[in-house]
Amino acid sequence: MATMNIQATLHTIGLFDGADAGFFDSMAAKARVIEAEKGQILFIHEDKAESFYLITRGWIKLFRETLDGAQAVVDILTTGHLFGETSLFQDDLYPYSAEAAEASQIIALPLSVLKEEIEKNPKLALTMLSAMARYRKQQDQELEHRILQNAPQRIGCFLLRLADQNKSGPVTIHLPYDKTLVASRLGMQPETFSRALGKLKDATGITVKGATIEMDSLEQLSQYSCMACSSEFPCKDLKSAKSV
Amino acid sequence: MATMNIQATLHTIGLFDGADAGFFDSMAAKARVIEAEKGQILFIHEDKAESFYLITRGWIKLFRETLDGAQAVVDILTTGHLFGETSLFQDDLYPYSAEAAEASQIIALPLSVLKEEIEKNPKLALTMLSAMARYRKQQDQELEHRILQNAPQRIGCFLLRLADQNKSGPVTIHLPYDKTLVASRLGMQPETFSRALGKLKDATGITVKGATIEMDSLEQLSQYSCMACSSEFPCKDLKSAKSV
DNA sequence: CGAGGGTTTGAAGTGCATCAAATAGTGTGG
DNA sequence: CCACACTATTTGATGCACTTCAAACCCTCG
Repeated sequence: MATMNIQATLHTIGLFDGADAGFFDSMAAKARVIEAEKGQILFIHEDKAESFYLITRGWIKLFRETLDGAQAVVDILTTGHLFGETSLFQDDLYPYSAEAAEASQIIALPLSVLKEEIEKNPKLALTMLSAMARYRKQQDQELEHRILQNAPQRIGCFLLRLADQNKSGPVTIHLPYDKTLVASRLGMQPETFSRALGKLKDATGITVKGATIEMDSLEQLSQYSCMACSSEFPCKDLKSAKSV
Repeated sequence: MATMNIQATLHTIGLFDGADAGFFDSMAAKARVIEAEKGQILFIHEDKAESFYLITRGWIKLFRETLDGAQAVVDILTTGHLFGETSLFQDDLYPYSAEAAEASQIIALPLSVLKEEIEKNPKLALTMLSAMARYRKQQDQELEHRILQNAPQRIGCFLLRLADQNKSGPVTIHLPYDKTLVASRLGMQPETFSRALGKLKDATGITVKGATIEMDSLEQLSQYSCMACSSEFPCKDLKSAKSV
């Protein structure tokens, strides 16, 4: 798909529901498709923000770095997710850095056009508010998990959110990216991840084969992980917070 | 001030800039002043949200609790701060519990009136968006601090945000509430707080006497704490995020 | 003065990080 | 199809930071 239909892609973004045709026109006109190779940096924390991004293929890692070199992974997003759009209300500076975790395709879109549309279209402003609220809830949850859950519990919680939580009976889950990256996403070292996954296996009876994890039912996991969380088990809504 | 002027108080809230007179009227008409004693619970996580709150005196602790009893303090707010207002876009459920950390006075305001106003007044929606974005940045920062800063650094960072960061020369800081509460706010045990404050003293040369902390200049602290943070030293904007 | 909360100090335990090294997996060129 | 190179993952040993449990200390206030 060398020449993808950008307009059609833009119409799939929930955030843009209720925007008018002119908006999609100028958005598409100024859109820029980027083929990013693994490790490519898209922007750096506190860069001046002129674009926001839609992922159309691959995985993008959002992170921050301290003066002394430590790194905190904010999130790892894939196809259909937006990022960088909240800079609109944030001094126009990116609140994190973005790097392609693998070869990826993304579309850069102008923040200016989005800003205009939000200012003149109340519907969009409301949609954006909901999106921000959802994102906020997600962040709250993330913070809580880092504080209250130990390493094995965080892994269990991560797996639960990869699965269809309404399904009962046997479940198979595939890790979406390599274990080192999952570890960083969960705020732990690869070695800790490996050992913690072992503990989780012992504690819940799940089966681990490479990147594939199987269990008789999700309950094994939820009982173990959700114990140390303030939300009750089906917490699916957190995962589906796309395009925020 | 047994009979405070609620309307006047409402006009001081930045979030309401640009709302019309009718809004303030119905807001004030349905407002309810609450005298909360220390330890009083205002609402519980996932309660149905019908009000949001403005603090007019005292300190309010926002927190979540897990099934197994552990507690994560989200924030501790004082006079002039709003809380509970983002439930508007969140299934109408409170995202945390709220408790008076000491005897406090707060005003309960109807979410319904705010919702109506936001839907018909684009200006308010935009203000709310900015507020949410600011809050989000604050949360991002919080998460990062918990991950990348150790206990003494987190205390140093907390002190920096209590001070006027533009001031050079000697500085005196008073802890706003008791040390146990500060500890929980920073996600550590009281014992850890005590020992970490000792380490901070040794490392930076600050002077600690009870709840009073003195130093020759803020630089001593910023050098020590901001090393493990992705933001540069004057990070004042985070503290001033009132009324979000 | 004495009770009770807040604060500090000591001793021991836990969880995760770090450093080091072995092992498993994957893609490459021969 | 095999051997090599390189990376991902696991395992072991050790250290540090924070927690936990216990007890002392301090300060305020009745």
